[in-house]
Amino acid sequence: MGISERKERDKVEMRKNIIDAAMHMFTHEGYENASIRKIADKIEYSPATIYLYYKDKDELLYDVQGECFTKLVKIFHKQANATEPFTRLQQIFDAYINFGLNNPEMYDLMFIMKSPMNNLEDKEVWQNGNDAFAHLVNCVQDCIDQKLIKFDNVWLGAFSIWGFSHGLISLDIRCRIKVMNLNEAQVLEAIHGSVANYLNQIKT
Amino acid sequence: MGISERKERDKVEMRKNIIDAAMHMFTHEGYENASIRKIADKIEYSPATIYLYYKDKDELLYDVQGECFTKLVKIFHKQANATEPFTRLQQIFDAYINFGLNNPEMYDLMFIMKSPMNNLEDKEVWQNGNDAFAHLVNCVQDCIDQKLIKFDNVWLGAFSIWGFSHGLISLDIRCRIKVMNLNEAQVLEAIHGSVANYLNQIKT
DNA sequence: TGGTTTTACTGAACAGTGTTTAGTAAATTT
DNA sequence: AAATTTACTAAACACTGTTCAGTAAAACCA
Repeated sequence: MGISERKERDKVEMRKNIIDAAMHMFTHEGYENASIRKIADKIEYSPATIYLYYKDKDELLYDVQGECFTKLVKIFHKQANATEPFTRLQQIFDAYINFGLNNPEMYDLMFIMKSPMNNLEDKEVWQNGNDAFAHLVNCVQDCIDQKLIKFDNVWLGAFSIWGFSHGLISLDIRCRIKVMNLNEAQVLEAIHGSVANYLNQIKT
Repeated sequence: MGISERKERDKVEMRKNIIDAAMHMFTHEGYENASIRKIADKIEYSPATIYLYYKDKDELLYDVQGECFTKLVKIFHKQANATEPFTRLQQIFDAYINFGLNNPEMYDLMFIMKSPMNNLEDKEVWQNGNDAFAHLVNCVQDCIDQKLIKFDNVWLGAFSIWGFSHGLISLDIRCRIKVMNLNEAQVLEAIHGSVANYLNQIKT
């Protein structure tokens, strides 16, 4: 009976449909306007139908977040592939910062909003986050091996670098920089200047 | 006529009342449970009354945020007053990080949530943020004057330090660290370890 | 094939949110 | 004492996430 297989495919397709609609809503109209009702409207189903595929909005947002991570990891592969470890570290930095500044809604969902993380039970691991983080960890490992940066603990080094870049991006996304009496160009200058400075400071 | 003066005092007192109720709700029940209706309930007025004193929730949250900044600035004065600049920088770091970790709801309102910033018109300056930031700027200025840290631009140095600490705190508050397969103690270790590392890296 | 069960879906409701408005009683002014 | 202004509220509006009873179609079984 290929029926149950087809049904399984249909189920997966429907979930993909919902995710895509949510993602579109999210990136084009902003989070505020991405309600279950509007997502349902977009795929031409009733709002209640979404709850046949997702137990709640948090669970759906977790899947949308997953899509965002796929995009980020692709960018890492394309834009951060130098063999020289420190150059690759710079590329990762650039790619991450630019991803955040150019896709604030996605970045928000991935690293700022609480909602999608509610889906993770305690002691459960954040697979998407860890996978993306692994790129940075590998790079930092190579840098440390060749004594290119002032870190001895790999994980702590990667975490510090992540923390630093996240701080800059999230301050920008959540409107804490421009209100310091800076215009748009000065904000970008501040962020990129900080990164350049930091790379110099951690370089051996 | 003392009447208009008394009315002015009453108005100020009422706003203080509302702010206090909101702050209490916020820190004790969390942001999710701090609705206008519940705040109104707490001060025993109708929800509509709040709109006679604040044009919307964002404006109220901006005032609550102001209270939070008063607390943070007080902490800076008490806990970061060493005369030796680099020691003072360490104290500011510690005070800021601890404030964030111990008062996640306040920190959220001050540096993560979008809502209170909606109140600021474009090109308007964020007074509270700038005042608190000034403490860091002064300290960084002293450090640079005495050639204690690897920065030449004062503002950029202070901004970098702020960004770094904010990154760590906000990743924690928005649940992005513990899901990396870390227990509570390891999270704290990671944060404080990163700070210690960073201070070493920027030290001349 | 016909009858039964399962599946996929929806309309309507519930309980909550921020916010507005019309109406009212009290305080103030004339 | 009458007129006006002030301070406040009940009720509604337009949303939100979510649940549940009901329904038509698909699948299964005899």
